[in-house]
Amino acid sequence: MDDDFTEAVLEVVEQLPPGCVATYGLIAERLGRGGARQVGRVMSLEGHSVPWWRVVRADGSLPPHLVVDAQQHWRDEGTPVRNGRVIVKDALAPDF
DNA sequence: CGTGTGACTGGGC
DNA sequence: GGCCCAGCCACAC
Repeated sequence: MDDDFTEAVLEVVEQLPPGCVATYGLIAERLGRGGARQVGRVMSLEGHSVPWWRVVRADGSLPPHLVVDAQQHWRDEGTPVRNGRVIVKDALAPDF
């Protein structure tokens, strides 16, 4: 991992407690750099090694190809979900 | 160096 | 609730 930004994003995601989530934009603001899209780019590249299902969009949804797998993890961890979307206001990690 | 693109977001209809 | 659009930032061509 040579890029600080990439490392920082993965760090935050790994620290998200089970049953909790964070949004792309929130993570980007916490890092104070780049933007929501940059966080998304990192997830597409290195997200495979972190609990990516705990990172969702501002509206609590996720792209179709990921929602399928994510739903199973959410149900397994007891993450508040409704209609295939996480209830961000309830599942948002305590640190945020 | 200009253009297109994406695991995004907020505002408007 | 949904869809569409403009703004956003880094990266590949």
